[in-house]
Amino acid sequence: MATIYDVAKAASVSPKTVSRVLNGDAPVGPETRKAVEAAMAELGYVPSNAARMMRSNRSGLIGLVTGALSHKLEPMEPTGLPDLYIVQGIQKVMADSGKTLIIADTGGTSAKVPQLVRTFLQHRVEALIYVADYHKQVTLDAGAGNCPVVLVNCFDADGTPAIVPDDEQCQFDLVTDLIRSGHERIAYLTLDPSMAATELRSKGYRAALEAAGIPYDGALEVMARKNVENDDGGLLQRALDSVLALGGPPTVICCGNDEMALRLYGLIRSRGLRIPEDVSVAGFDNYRAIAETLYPPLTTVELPYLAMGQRAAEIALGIINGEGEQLAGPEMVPGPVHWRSSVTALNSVTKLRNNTGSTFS
Amino acid sequence: MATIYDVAKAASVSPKTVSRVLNGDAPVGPETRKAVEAAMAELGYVPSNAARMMRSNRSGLIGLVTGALSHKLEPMEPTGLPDLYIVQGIQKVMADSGKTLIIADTGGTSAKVPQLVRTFLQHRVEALIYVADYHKQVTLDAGAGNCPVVLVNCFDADGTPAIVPDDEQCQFDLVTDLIRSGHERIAYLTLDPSMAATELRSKGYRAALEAAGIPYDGALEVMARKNVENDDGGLLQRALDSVLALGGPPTVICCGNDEMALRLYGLIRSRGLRIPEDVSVAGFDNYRAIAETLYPPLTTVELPYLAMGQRAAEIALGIINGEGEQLAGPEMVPGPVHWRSSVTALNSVTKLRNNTGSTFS
DNA sequence: AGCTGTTATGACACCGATGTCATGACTTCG
DNA sequence: CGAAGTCATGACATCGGTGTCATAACAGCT
Repeated sequence: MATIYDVAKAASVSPKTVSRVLNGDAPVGPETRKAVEAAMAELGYVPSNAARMMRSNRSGLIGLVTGALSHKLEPMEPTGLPDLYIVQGIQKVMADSGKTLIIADTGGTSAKVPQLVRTFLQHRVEALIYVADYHKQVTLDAGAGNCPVVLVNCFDADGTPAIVPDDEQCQFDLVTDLIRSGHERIAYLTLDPSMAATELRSKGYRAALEAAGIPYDGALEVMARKNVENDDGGLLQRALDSVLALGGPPTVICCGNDEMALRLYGLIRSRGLRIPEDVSVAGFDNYRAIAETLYPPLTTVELPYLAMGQRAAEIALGIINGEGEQLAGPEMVPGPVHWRSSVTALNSVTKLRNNTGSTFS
Repeated sequence: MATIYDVAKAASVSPKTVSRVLNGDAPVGPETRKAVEAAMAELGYVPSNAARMMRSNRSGLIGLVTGALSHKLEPMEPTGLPDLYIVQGIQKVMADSGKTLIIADTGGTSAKVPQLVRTFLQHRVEALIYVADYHKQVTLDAGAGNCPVVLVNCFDADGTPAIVPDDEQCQFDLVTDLIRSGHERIAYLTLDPSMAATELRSKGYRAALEAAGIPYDGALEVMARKNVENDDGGLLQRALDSVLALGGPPTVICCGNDEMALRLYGLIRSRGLRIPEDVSVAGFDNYRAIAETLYPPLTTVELPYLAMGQRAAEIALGIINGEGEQLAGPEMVPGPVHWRSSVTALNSVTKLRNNTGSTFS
């Protein structure tokens, strides 16, 4: 590979002059410039980032640690594929600001993380971003030294800058929209309560009921999904049975995610009920492959993964550039409700919904 | 950040001795070693890859160009998310061999590619891997110089090493299995014929029929999906109508992908037909979120994206290490049939199927 | 004792850029 | 016309490691 010295020799100038042509940090005579550029093209010269970094101490690299590339292999992930969208958002912002992403995958176990971080530090990454596969608390014993760290889709106990989805607000918005459409008996089939999101969404669900003056009925909120190997959907079936058997059965059933809604469609129909005429269904995640393909299309909430990734990248860049805006702890990002025909309106207020900011598609 | 000189001073040895402790390339006295290791721990020393690279010319970096991070945003991708699995396979192999991936996303347009490649060359990547979002021909005007290039899920006209899925063999295997199960009237609803995969799979379909001595009936092979913005599924509906209306209607319908099969389930049932009692359905892609969640679970073919990624990484490493095995042009990788209950057997030969190597799940 | 070989260590140059400082030519202004 | 300022360029040191070679101490052998 040609070096700056080769170019200098070919153009009969000093290496420093070639450097000036490259960086434009000092005036260069037009004749000389042309000669240097010709020599660079001739030799196919590409400057070495490593050598540059020796002096400037700026690698132009951002380290990204994620499980996004491995966890999807498991038969059925509980949450869609959020981390990929997050990675996408980060990539976009970083590319725009001239940084290059280096990505390492944890392969599912966090045991590898320290070693991955070490590799990144060797490459002198300017920031380290950790992306979790679903909303949870983590402990990053990275020993990242003075390298800035940003967490995405997770948070820790030390007040590290973090970007998380606003599960509570999302569920609140969805349920509030349902109430505006005339629903009052609203069932909620939840995910595994061990997940941070489950509790937050439950809070949103209750808050929306309370805000509308609808009493909370514990029998309508049922756990219907366990994060265990042999969850064959039996829980969901029993949960459905239990809410349908109530004295006041629900007019709409909210699901912990879209995949659960997909299964629910089958279960509801096998009981001879129609969607949405007999019972409405709402999901969570806006997993489009499901939500838009189902018939009728599924009303669901989108967690703003792409935006979270972008925001995290901006925070990281802000820290690198020493600009203020120091986050301490998690920042919550809300997401839109996607209103589709799996939910029917029980009153005529629907026409007012245009004002709520929800997305129709 | 501490340097090797700081460590040397703290341990009262020469920098070179610290280097020897790091690399183990020459004997070091146990006393000295201990002192050096203590100093490194004390200072939180992490060696600089940039400085290392200056001498060794080995960056330890592999450049990966892909659209994987951006193309998924579009409403409905025609092919699942193959490139992600490919990236995953590459990541795994590279991590195991101590290389670090640097990833750039094309953002959908190939216009950015030259610039991305230039950035990679600046970082002195040891190899460049290009991953396409679906099986197609490409022209990579990268100007990668002497940097080895491997293509995945695509191929070019110049005989660049490439790894592609064996669409023809996959479809052949699927149809052959259907025939073994007693099916003879086999419909095939294809994807857009402009895709490389469509033609290859069609060849596999016909070859399987011919191998079994079943005459080819053009009326059973219908294009049912167009890569256009406003494909609302009307094509699929008309395609289904046309094959069901035939004098000899199909006993099984193959789809161009699993998403198409998902829609087909709805269409078939809205006609009052049962799956698989009245008509069997097979998909393509083994898109598990669909194939395993549908009822009944979908028989489908898995394209070996993960394996393709791994293979591509191995090829790249082989070239880097100067080992032989020089690929010229594409290498095709076959994938397994996943046999599930959306296809019923029309004879009792099924029990023999265990010998075919197909996967049951 | 004298020679050879191994072990343990340091001095020094070098990889490929860029920052600092110096230099010569030329312009501008008092 | 001479001082001061700009423009264009080069010499040289430097970043943080590692390869090469030198050196000293000590072992094993004849």
